[in-house]
This record gives sequence, structure tokens and C-alpha cells, in this order.
Amino acid sequence: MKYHKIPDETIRRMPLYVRALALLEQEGQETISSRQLAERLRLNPPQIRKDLSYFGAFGTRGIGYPVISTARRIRAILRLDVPQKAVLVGAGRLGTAIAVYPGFSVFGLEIAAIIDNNPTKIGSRVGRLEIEHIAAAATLKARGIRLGLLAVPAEAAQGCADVLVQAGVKGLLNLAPCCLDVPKQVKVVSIDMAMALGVLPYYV
Amino acid sequence: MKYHKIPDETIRRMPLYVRALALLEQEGQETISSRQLAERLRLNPPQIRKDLSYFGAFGTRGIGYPVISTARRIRAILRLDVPQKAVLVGAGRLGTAIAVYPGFSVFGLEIAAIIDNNPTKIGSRVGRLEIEHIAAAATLKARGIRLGLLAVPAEAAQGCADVLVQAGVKGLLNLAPCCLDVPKQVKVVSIDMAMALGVLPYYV
DNA sequence: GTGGCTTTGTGAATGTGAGCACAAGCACAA
DNA sequence: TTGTGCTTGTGCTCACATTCACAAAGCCAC
Repeated sequence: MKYHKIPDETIRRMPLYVRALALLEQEGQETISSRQLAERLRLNPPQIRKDLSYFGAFGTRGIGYPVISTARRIRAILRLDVPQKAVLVGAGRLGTAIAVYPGFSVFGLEIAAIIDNNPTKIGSRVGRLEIEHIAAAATLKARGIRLGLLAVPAEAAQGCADVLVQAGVKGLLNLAPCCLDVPKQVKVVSIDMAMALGVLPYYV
Repeated sequence: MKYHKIPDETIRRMPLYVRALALLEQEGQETISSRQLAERLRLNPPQIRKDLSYFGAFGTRGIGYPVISTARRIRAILRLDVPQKAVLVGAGRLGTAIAVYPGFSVFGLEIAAIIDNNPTKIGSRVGRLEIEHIAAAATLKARGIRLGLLAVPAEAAQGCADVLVQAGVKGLLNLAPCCLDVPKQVKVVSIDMAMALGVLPYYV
């Protein structure tokens, strides 16, 4: 399949495959067919095959996909083969929950700094990280931090985003219930928990 | 526009409109045009008009949409006009962060119970709620709780989901990084923070 | 080898959503 | 009452995403 633009939806699913393959590797399974993988992830086999084929041939016909090397290739595609560092802004309850969340490491993602604007919190520790003042944003680029997570109230989110963008952050995960204005070369992904919960009553 | 199935994506955006309109009401604005609303939400005006028109005519040509009554009508469509109660499973860091999160109330959503399986936590308070044992799930239906949030480790999520479904919960917001098997009349929405962060390096 | 079984890779078809352009409609002023 | 300006509501078109169906390709047993 050549000269094909890769759908955003495909990219969105790739981390799913990475995590599933990492689990399979742990279980000692060497290969997996699109059917088995689809069963685990509640997807359709052709979708998985198509997704993977966008990046070239991964599998062996009659056998399936090699667990280890496929995981490695997807990680490389997503740039997750090198450790990616992120800064967390907001050391409130949600922020500290995220700071100690162990689920980022499968993807080679690491919360490498925590920033808050509350002077009483500066210097105290969350896990093995020390909470820093917002002025420390200036040092982010030098520390190789290019991703940011916003766990602040909606009113503060835009201001924090501006600071991070200024500091060279290229990707933002926004957990505040608001829109962000950023230069178009900065990618923003938003998670809005209340909105996600808010659609449920419609369906039930 | 008659005999039209309402797109899921439209439903997904509805809470966005509810929140924006609630804010406008607070600001004292009486009507808003699709253009103004689109500017706030970073959407296209025709998309907003189309979304709203799926449910009938809301606006006045030449003027725009009446803030208060439009908000009320959308709430009714989403069944957010009656208070909706939810049970939170998992009183860890993420769980307690969610428990005290004030952002649910715009939608008439309320965390009405917290459940954990850790005996040392039972009885202690988070906000004004007391942490209950998982056995208390049996009382959820009687208390009018039909929604559930899962803030537990991935290994525990399916078990908790089973318990909630058994207890009559009809909608689930899953925050654990895994798939859930539920009867098809139960709606599941999943939020996977690590996955959301994991796609960023690809784009930057 | 060769035949049979399994599974991939992919063009084509189908389904779903977004964006545009414009007619229809309302308010307000003259 | 009529004209002007603005905004909604919506059919149509295009783009994107999912699913299907099947040929191509590898493995294994004999």
C-alpha cells in the first residue's frame, strides 16, 4: 500500500497495539494473528491488518505478526523508541495522581518535571520529583522536555499553555475543560472527563 | 431535517454546547449566534447549526440561539435535566481527585457514592462522602445510581464492571487502560490518558 | 516437492461525518 | 408596508474511516 496518507484514527489506535504487544511479550507469546489481537482489543481483524499495513508489511502469512519486532517498529513510528519527557503543570489532586501513575512507562513516556504556581507547594516532593515554580519553565528545553500535561483549572489553562509553548513544548495533553489557542505546529489533545460522563445518560 | 439518525459525534459535542451556554448565561448574554459560539469552541458555524438542527429548530433567523432555553432543551435531550447520580469505584489518588472535581455539576452529574475494596479505607471520608465497601454495590439501584466511574487498576476493572452491571448500573466511564466486557445495553466510554499522551510524539 | 491450511495485505464498496452554499425566515427601520 | 441586513436550517458534495472479499504467500505434513 503505497502513497497513502495515514488516517488519524489509525495513529490513535497505535498505542493500543503497543500496549497489547508489550503484554503479549511479557506472557512469552512470540507471534499473534490479527484475529487474536482483535479479540483482545474488541476490534475487527481487517482493521488491525489495515492499520499495520499503512507502515509496511509487518506479518507473515499463515503465522501472524511477530510480537517483539512489531512492537519495536510501532514504537519507532510513534517516536516512542526514544524516551519522551513531559512536564506536568498543576500539583493538585489530579496532578499528583498523574505524577505517580505507572501507566506511561509502557510507551517510554516519563513525567520529568512538575510545576505549580502555589508558593507553599514549591520544593515539596511528589514521588521522586520536586515541585518547581512556573519560572522553571525556562529550563524545560535544556532538559529535553517537549511534552506537557495541563492539570490545572480551566481559567489557568490558557496561561499555562502559553508558558509551555514559549518554553519550547511541542505537544500538550489538556485535562482542563476548555479550548486552547496555540501555534499550529503545537499539537493539543484534550481529555474532558465531565463531557465523557455527560453523554452516558443519553445512551442508557 | 426529518428521519435522520443522529450522529454519535453530534452527541459527543452536545455537552460542549451545554457548558458554553451555561457560561454565557452566567455572563448575562441572552442570545448567541452560531458564529460566536463556534469562535469560542473552535468549531465551524455550520457544524453547530447542523448539530442543533438534528433536534429541531432552536434558533431565530437573524438573531441566533436563545441561551437559556437552548441550554435547557439540550439538557433534556441528553437526559441531564434530571440529576444523574454516579458511583465512583476506586478511592486512590485518581479516585479522590475525581470525587472532589467540581466540573460535573454543570451537567447535573453528581458523584453520589464512593466504593473501594481496601478495608483500611472503608468509612473514611472524601469530601462529604464516606467510602463504602464493594458489598454496598447492592444498594446502588435503590439509591437511584445508574452511572459508574472506574478509577481502579486495569487488573481490577473488569471485576468492578461486573459488580456494577450486576447492581443495575447502565453507563460506565472507564479510566483504566483496558477493554471491558459488558452486556450490550450497557454503554461504556473509556478514557486512556497514557494513550492520549502516547500519540503526541508522532505529531511533534 | 506438492497439497492443504492458515493468515496477511489490499483494492473496492460501504458507511459516516464535515463543510459549503444558498434559500428561507425573522427583526427592525423607514 | 416594504426593504435591508443578518442568521438559521439544510440539501449536496467531498473527505475520511470501516468493512468486506479475495488473491498472494508462507508453513507444515507427507
